[in-house]
Amino acid sequence: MKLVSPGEAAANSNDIPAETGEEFVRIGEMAKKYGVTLRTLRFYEDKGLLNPKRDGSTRLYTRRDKARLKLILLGRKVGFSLRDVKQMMDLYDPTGSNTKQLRLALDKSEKQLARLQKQRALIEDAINELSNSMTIVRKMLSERAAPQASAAG
Amino acid sequence: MKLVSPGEAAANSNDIPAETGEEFVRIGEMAKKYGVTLRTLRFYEDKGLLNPKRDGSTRLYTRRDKARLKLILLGRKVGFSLRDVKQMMDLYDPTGSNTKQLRLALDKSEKQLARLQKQRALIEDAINELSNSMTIVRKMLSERAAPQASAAG
DNA sequence: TATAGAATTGACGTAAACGTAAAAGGTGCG
DNA sequence: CGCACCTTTTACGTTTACGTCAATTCTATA
Repeated sequence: MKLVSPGEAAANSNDIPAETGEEFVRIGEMAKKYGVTLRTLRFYEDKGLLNPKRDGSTRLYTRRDKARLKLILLGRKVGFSLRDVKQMMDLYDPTGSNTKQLRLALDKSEKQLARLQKQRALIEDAINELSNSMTIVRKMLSERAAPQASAAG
Repeated sequence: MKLVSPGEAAANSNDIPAETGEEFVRIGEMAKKYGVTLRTLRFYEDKGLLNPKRDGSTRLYTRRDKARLKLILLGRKVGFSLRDVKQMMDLYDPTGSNTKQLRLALDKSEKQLARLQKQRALIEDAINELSNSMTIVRKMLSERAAPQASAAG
């Protein structure tokens, strides 16, 4: 099993496998590549979201892992919990049509979309309330500025 | 010190103090009135946001406490942390102009408003990404529905 | 007086997604 | 050889705003 040394990988970052069909990266590279921490990758693995191979105790990530990580990050971006992401991923079957998986994903997505829209409404509410309060405070301050210019502590 | 019995208070919910200038309510009423739990009120007190009087060990809330609670709830609604709320409230001085308090509140509000707007942007981003994904998934499902109508598990 | 309904303090639990040591093993390089 | 650097596992810490007992006491009412 041949790996890429840190130096090589840094210089040769065009991911074209020379001859072998598998390209492995260790955790440090993986983390850098996707802007996550080592802790995060180990955490995802601990939660069953990733399953890198091992060379002894060293984790080796393949492009399969990369694809999965991308999905995880997309999921997190749109607000899914890791549990949700796992549920959806667990249904993936490379030999099937994955209809079940897609349906679940769609179902969860609809719910998540609703949550997001509700959140947006709440935030807009908050923005309005806050803006109103600010207007009032500004008025109070300007009224208070005229009467007495000193001892404002 | 005369209090209002639960029965009386329930029946006589028009908050007009008969003769005395002070009206006390206990924690249960206070909670019901503002839609919070007992735990919440105790928690706020523990954090120094409320300071009800005591009759022995029983908490007695006055309208001052009610005013403060209203402010707390407004603060939470617009996304301030309890710490922020406390900082602002701690500056309140009934004998002064409260310029300092108002300035702090305005300052914090501006920052909070910025945060809220950023959040809204993030959520809208998420909504868009999610919608796109959903469109794709729907396509995949519809493509997959035609070829084979059976064994979709 | 018995009993139900409030109230008290204390303290651990929760949720999510990691952060942050700590202690130790492996590896390439000069 | 020895140092620097990467990696490993284990496990407690962080954050916020409470929830949820538990054990006890107080009060009102029938």
